[in-house]
Amino acid sequence: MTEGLTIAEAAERLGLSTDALRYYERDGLLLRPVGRAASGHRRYSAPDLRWIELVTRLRSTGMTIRDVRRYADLVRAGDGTEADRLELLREHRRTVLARLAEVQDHLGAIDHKIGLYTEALEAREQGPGAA
Amino acid sequence: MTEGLTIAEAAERLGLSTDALRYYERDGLLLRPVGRAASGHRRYSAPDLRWIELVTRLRSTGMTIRDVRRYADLVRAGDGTEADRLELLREHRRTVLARLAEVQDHLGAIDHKIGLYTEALEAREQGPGAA
DNA sequence: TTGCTCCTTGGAGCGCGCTCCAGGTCAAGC
DNA sequence: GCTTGACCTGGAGCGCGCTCCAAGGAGCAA
Repeated sequence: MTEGLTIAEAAERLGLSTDALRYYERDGLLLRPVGRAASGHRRYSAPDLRWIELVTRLRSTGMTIRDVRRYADLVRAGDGTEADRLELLREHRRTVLARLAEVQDHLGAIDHKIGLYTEALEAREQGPGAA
Repeated sequence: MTEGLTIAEAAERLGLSTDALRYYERDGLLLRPVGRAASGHRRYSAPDLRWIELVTRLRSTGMTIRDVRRYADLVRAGDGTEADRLELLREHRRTVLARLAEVQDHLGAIDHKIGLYTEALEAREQGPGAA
């Protein structure tokens, strides 16, 4: 009863490519190498999937591969690293919030431009003669 | 009275590097080549700066160089491309909003994790004997 | 046995967006 | 006249994050 998903199944479920999964493992982003079936093929367990899901959350909020690895290193080191992990996450949070604010600000300006184009085009559609 | 900022001044004001400014120009992101002083040095006019400011807004909301160039191409083409420009901006807006929502969702999960670590560390600080 | 699919590894390659560099010009100051 | 510094050009290089490839193995069906 050696359970677990194949790399293709794990990739599908996580929304990653199989190449990315192997790359993450090689690059030290996982807590430990994923288990193998007798054939040598990878088998992803539920804890593997949960961890990789966190990795994708960190990645998709803009954390670099390097920093995800730093975080994984801390978790791997075990007890006593909790304060460091927390600080890393908090620092990331600050970065993400700043980035969000910046994007929202710029998007506001772009929205304004969209409004101007929209008005101009609507005026044209109604014809120059419309009051 | 040939006015305009030097490339270093423009870079400073726009928060870009001089290399990036030259790269944008070479790559067709500007509406036209920036003017030159008699010495051959670039001089950035107010309209140049306004346009590049828009470029940085598009860039920093995640628009690719390629798409900024497409937008610049449309503006350069002049009258009759307004609908296309609008559609490009609206499409970008949709992309940015989707991305913002995704990041906020992931950030929520990370916040939750921060909360867990914080609680655990606070409990530890107060000592295991605290009721 | 052949063929097919899915997996393995190590390593090369790639698209993006700059960034850096070499070699040269020009203007100003000493 | 000479040095300094800002700028010029074309092109190479780089860090990131994958992505792709070649060569090979295991399992299963016809």
